Amino acid sequence: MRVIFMGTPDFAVPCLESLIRSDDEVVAVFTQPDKKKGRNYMLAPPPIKELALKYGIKVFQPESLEDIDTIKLILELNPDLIVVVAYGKILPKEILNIPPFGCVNVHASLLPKYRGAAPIQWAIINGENITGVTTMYMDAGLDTGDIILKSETKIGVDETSGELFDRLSTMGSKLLIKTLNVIKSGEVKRERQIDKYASYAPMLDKSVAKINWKDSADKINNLVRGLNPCPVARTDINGKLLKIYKTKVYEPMCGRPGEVKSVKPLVVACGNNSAIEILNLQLESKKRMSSEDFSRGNKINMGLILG
RNA sequence: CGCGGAGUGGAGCAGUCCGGUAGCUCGUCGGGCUCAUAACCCGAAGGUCGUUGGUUCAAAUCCAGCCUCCGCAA
Repeated sequence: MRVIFMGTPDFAVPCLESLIRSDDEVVAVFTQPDKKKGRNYMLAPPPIKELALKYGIKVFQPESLEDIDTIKLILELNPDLIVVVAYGKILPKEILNIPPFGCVNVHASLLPKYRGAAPIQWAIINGENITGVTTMYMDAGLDTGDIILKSETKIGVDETSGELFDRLSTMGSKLLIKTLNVIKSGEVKRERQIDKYASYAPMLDKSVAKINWKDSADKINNLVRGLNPCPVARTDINGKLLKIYKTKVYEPMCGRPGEVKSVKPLVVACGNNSAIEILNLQLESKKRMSSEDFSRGNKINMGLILG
């Protein structure tokens, strides 16, 4: 089959790799335009673009898919199927209707739960035990299309978003290939999503990254896991930004939320008489380090209030 | 040329403004105390202060360039 692949970040990379290795022909790759990033506003190409170029596949980076020229372009490419993985743009109906075998999406949750941009992080932040990947036929809604296949996995108690991200992206690539085989065999089953079980996983913004020390230690621990490695849970220490990468729920004790109860180990009081141990952190301008190293050079006193 | 911070023995930091003996908390090694210890006491090793050049009698410290790392913002 002639396949057009649309995707942008690292999560989509294993899927494109699998497609390239498969019998199907990737006739073109669509990805987001390069964006200015980092300290000197360097132009950074999306990971998918780099991979595609490595294999000599044509890359297109249109600003808009609504554009008449873009739609024409896709018509000319004459795809049998379009595969979309974390592309970051909505496909208009005109495009959805082009490929005879439809548009297939790989999504990093067990749909209809966690529709949207950040399903992996939100699953961990909410303390889920199980998640997975789903393939579906795309429709005009946001992750609302009919489900083709699902694959489940347990979330480890200490697992971070980054770790789960890696596992799910591999699972997703396998499920994608399986899905294409099912489609080609002509024995596809479509399962309609039940909207009343649906939930949304919106893009993470800065406000969720700020730790609320009145929350329970458990909740904060989930937040820290869910936001590692990006954008990372954060708090304020003596007016400076402190990123917190790894924590562990500590034995209950009473104290003001955010109060440093112990320096070695570094324990902070949370809401509801719970407490949390900070294992790994980073102060602004400094490197990431263990809390042990941190308290060696930075004079932290008991009773200091974070946040 | 988006804004800002940092580079000092193995680790984390102070010292830099106001140039003049390399400091702190740990770690390592040796010794002591102890039934014992990650605890305590004594001692030792280990640094061309990121790099290049400049100013100076004298530079970690002042000036200029370069390299590397990091936070913000997008």
